[in-house]
Amino acid sequence: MMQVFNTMSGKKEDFKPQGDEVKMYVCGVTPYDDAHLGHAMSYIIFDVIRRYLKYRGFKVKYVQNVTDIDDKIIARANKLGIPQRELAEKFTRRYFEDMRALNIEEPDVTPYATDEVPKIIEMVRGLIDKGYGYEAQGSVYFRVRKVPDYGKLSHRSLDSMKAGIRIEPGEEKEDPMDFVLWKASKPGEPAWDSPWGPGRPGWHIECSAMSLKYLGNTLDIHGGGQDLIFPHHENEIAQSESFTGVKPFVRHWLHNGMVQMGAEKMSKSLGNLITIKQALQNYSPDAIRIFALGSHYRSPLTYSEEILEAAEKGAERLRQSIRSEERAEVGVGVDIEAYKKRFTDAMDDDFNTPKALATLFDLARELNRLRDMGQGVAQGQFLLLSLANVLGFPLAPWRPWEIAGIPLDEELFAQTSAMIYQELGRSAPSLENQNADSTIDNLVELRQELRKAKRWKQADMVRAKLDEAGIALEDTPQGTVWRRRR
RNA sequence: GGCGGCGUAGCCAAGUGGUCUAAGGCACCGAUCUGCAAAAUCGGCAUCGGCGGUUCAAAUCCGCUCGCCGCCUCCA
Repeated sequence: MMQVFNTMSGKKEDFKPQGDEVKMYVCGVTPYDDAHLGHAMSYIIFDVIRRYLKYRGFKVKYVQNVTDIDDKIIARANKLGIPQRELAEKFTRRYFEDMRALNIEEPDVTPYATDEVPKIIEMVRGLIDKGYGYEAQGSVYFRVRKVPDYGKLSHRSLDSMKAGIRIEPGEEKEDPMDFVLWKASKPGEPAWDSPWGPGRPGWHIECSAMSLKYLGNTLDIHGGGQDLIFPHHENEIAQSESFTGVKPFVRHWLHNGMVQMGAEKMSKSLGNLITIKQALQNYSPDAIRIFALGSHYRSPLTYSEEILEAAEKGAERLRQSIRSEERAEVGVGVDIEAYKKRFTDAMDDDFNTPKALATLFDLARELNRLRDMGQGVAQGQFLLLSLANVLGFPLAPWRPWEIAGIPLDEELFAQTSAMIYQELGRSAPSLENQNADSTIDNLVELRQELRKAKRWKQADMVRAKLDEAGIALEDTPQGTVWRRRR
């Protein structure tokens, strides 16, 4: 039985979805800037949870929204002098590029807030009818005092929150804790017609409306970063349960820890962030995944280059062990069931990815050992690959940089080649119609000749020059192979 | 101030009463392999922030203490 930590109860619980299909909703992005490693962590985690559920035999319907209208988008668009829609579309596109690069599976449904205005208006109206919402000067607010169990997710009471609230001047709320369902628009702002005049959805309502529409009154899993617990998710509960009259809105609340920069949380507002695009320039998707999965998802994770470097080395280790080699011999193989059980036991325990990863590393070592002994390891490699896939690792078996989408620098290798031939006092072959790949192949071949002639110094020079250019050579019984070094 | 969490080897990080003289990754040291390397393999490398309790038994429970972080306002 899978155990899952539920923020609501504060403890691990048996995972019990309502039916065969797990209904999963994860809060998406507000696209006004590039996504950063904090987003990467969160979406990798939920990607893994989704993949694991499927591995465990569940069907999963995964919905993740895009909040393409909100104050931040308007503010940023105004600052840049472009339409809000253009800004949102640009960063939505860039967000999905990042997700693809990180091998995060696409949601089954991606609702956009601006497409769901009718559903949102229907919900706001319903909340007013039931006495939970009230209109004030073109905006509609949610009457928090009317929900006796308000605060149950974040474990705080309305009274304890009273201290330290500030009331924005000009707000028309009955209670300072009331939050906006529908926000009247100022002139010039994007607006939709509504029974209360032109306006736009409040921040929390769109998630309620979309999850309700696409997944029904009760979700099995609702996920997001810990920073969303209050007020966002608390308010979602209040709205949704008040509107549908069905409890619970969510059976299992899952929240991931924050990525920290040094001592502080990485966040857009603090501006202390590394974007996913920046990270991908230096590290492979596998490395970023190891970074995210190397500690438990509920713990905070501190970014540092050292950690990413270490993760990259680890990723390389996994890649190396699944790299194919022709072996006639079949060998005794590994205890597939034992590894599967270790992996499953770890993941069943509230998605203990560090433990699951450790299993993969142990398997990798055993495969390497068997291979060193001359045994065929294809079966074990297949197991490693399939378990790694549950954790979402692309683990491209060879030439991983192709996956990262970073091409080899042809100019650099042309220069390297010329330098080497010059050093050897030979005339360089024509590089017409040569790409970096074949240039390197030629140099490797050249070095082989030199080795055969036992001209070690010269052979080593070739290797050293290639190394400088970022290419590592390995002499194996099957011949010399090269790979891009980071 | 309220709520929540953390402190395990040089670094990252599992483990939450006995199988822990503590998993895994990175780094480092030694060995094997190699023309030399690289990769790989083998071996080495911690007593769990501090103090005091509970217990036959604690990293794991309780108390105190020191240090750190998140949320309470937009945020994955």
